[in-house]
Amino acid sequence: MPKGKSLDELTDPVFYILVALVEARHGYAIMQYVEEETEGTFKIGPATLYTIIKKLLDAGLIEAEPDSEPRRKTYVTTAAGIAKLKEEVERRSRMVDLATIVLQTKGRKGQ
Amino acid sequence: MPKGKSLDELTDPVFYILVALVEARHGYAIMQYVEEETEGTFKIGPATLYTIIKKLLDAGLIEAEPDSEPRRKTYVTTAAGIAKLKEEVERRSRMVDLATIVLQTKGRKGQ
DNA sequence: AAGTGATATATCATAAACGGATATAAAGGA
DNA sequence: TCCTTTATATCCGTTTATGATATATCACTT
Repeated sequence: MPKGKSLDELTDPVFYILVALVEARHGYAIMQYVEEETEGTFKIGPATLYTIIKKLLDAGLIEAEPDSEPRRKTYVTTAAGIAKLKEEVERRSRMVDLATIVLQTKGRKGQ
Repeated sequence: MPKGKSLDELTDPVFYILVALVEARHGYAIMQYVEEETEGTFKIGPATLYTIIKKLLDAGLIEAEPDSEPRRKTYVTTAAGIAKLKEEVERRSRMVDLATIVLQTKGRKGQ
């Protein structure tokens, strides 16, 4: 049973890291992955990365995995992490849907 | 020309407040609106609310609007705020799409 | 008329999150 | 040999979030 807090809502960097680790990756590869996937829009630096890795390990949402390369540390999202990520995808979907409806309703005020 | 910083990515409370103010509301009504729309899942307290209102005013994403009730202060999202919100909706949509694809791809690993 | 709960705005002070800069070191190429 | 990239890690200042508290008005009950 993991000890960490519940992490009700995931912040953007936490979200991206969990997504990156759906397939096993080491830290540096996470940074590259996020930068590539967002076309350079979103960058995660080492400070943010390793801080969050620690937190996610503690929360049991990711776990370490053996790696042949000795100077690498590879991680992967756990089952709990996948579940949490799915929850968060739904939460964010609802936010997008709400905003979309509100924005579209605004256009036709007088009905 | 507003002075504030660009606010590249919007945090959750900022997002909700901008959505709430697509239709003119006063501070307290924003709190109620967000709590209702999220079925009590997401709550914005006064500290968060008024801190962000100040920042959004400064950034020109919302503006004050006259209100008949003297003890109320009503705000509304500006054109710039609407534009920013639309940007953010797209950004969040892309995040949701990425995660959805990654999660679904994971299921069928061996093709 | 007094009391109570909801309405309404605002700040304080702390906590949590982020992120640039820096450090260290090994690997690969010119 | 030197430089860039890979790779992990922490320091520490800035930003952001938020519970608690304060103040005041309004609506309703007793």
